[in-house]
Amino acid sequence: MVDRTSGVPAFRQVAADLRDKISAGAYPPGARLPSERDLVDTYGVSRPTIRQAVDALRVEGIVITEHGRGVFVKPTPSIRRLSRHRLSKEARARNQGAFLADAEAHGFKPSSTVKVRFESADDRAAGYLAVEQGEELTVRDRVMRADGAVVQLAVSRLPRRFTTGSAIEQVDTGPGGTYARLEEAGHVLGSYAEHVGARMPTPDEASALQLGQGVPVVTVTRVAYREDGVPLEMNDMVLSADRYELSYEWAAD
Amino acid sequence: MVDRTSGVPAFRQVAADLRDKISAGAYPPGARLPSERDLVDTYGVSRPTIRQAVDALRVEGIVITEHGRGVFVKPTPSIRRLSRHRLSKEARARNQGAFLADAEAHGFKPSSTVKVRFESADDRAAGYLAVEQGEELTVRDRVMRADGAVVQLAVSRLPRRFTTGSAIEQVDTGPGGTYARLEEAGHVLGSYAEHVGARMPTPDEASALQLGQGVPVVTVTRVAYREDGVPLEMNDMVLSADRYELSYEWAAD
DNA sequence: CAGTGGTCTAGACCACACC
DNA sequence: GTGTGGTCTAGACCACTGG
Repeated sequence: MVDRTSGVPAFRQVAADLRDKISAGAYPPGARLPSERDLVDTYGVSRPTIRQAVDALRVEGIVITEHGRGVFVKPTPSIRRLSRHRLSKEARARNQGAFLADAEAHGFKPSSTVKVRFESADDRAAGYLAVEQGEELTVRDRVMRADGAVVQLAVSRLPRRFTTGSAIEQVDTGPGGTYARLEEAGHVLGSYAEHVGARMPTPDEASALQLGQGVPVVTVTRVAYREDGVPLEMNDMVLSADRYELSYEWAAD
Repeated sequence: MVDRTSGVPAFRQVAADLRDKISAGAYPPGARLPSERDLVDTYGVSRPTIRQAVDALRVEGIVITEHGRGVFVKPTPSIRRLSRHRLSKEARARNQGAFLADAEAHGFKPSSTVKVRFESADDRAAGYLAVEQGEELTVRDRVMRADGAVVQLAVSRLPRRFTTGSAIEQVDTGPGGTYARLEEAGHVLGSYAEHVGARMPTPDEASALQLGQGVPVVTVTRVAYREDGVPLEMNDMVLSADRYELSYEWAAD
């Protein structure tokens, strides 16, 4: 039952009580909570109030709701760790690029859909690629799948003057992928930078990545630089935060 | 007006329409949306339905609501970039550790509150620190502020056998911080690893970090290794995703 | 004060899952 | 069918903001 004198909204009291019971183990991962109509009786509030409480737990990512079945404690999914070593030259030599290297290491069956297009550089792209706004870019839109499920969206952008005449402007870039083609054209890779953030997904991303309720996305912008420091490529990646963790290692000093 | 024959729930149609208008610039960042009661007239649905639509935009992080004032398009906050160079020995020599180095670089006034306690290693800590479960750990709980506002929560754990007798078990670790004290005790730092993820905040984190509605947190677990590869410290950090971006750079191959 | 969002009620009907 | 969550209504009162 809720305390109507405390000043704390009823739906928050219900949410807090359910949250406590879940973390205490009264409802273990995968367990079904009592039905919303049962909770109405338990707490003595109306159904919309119960739904408001359940919604709060849903956006926190603690529970998921399944139409016609019930409300369930969200099972903790397994986390796949992506290491920066996925970009080594050795890995490139063996296959078609970073994503396939990861697939091989983890034993899932990769596939991807690619669309190539051209656009002019906006403010942000111009900044990362150190080109003038409006310069023509080659854009590769990729949807990557593991065993059929979409796991990553990636948009790669390169100044078109680095890609004319190469397979980078084709759907299939050939063995070693984009980076191998760049090196063949005399652009030797010198360094990488990755900028990592997180945000809530757009509805499009949520459905494409089959994101669970209350799951943010991790965004990674990778910039590849030539040996002389000239930016060659920027790659905007979007990953499901409950399935991926990014790892970086470096020597002290 | 909503289309009652399309099968798409009314609140989703309203949310999609508002979302489109916002991204088209009809409501620029910071602008106030029409009041919920005006939207009731505009779309011809009840107020709870309008509220459901606004709630959806809120958890997407597109708008914020302010009691008694209105619904506003969320302004895009400035992003602070944290580079891995914040851990260089040079930076340590100058001040009291990683957070203060970052503060100095960005010109804000840092402060932090520290609590020291001891606990036995759980499953996860034992894994990262390569110790037996139950081994005694020194735990430093830090709340970091920039110009008074909480910007980061950090929990640092070290096997206690590396810290007995050192200032690491004191609130004030002295110049150069924990890492400087470890090196003085003969534990020369060899490398770091950071594991980066994201999730929705707990209610405690949301209030401590003064998180906006619909803003996830970025979690970073940093492990510091001795030259011989023995883990010395793990540091669990929680950051507001709309205020921070993490940057990592490395040489190709 | 008027206008705003925040909370809550007591229903109703629908769509989906499972027996 | 029965039970589940999903959606929606037409109100009500409260708490906060700002003139």
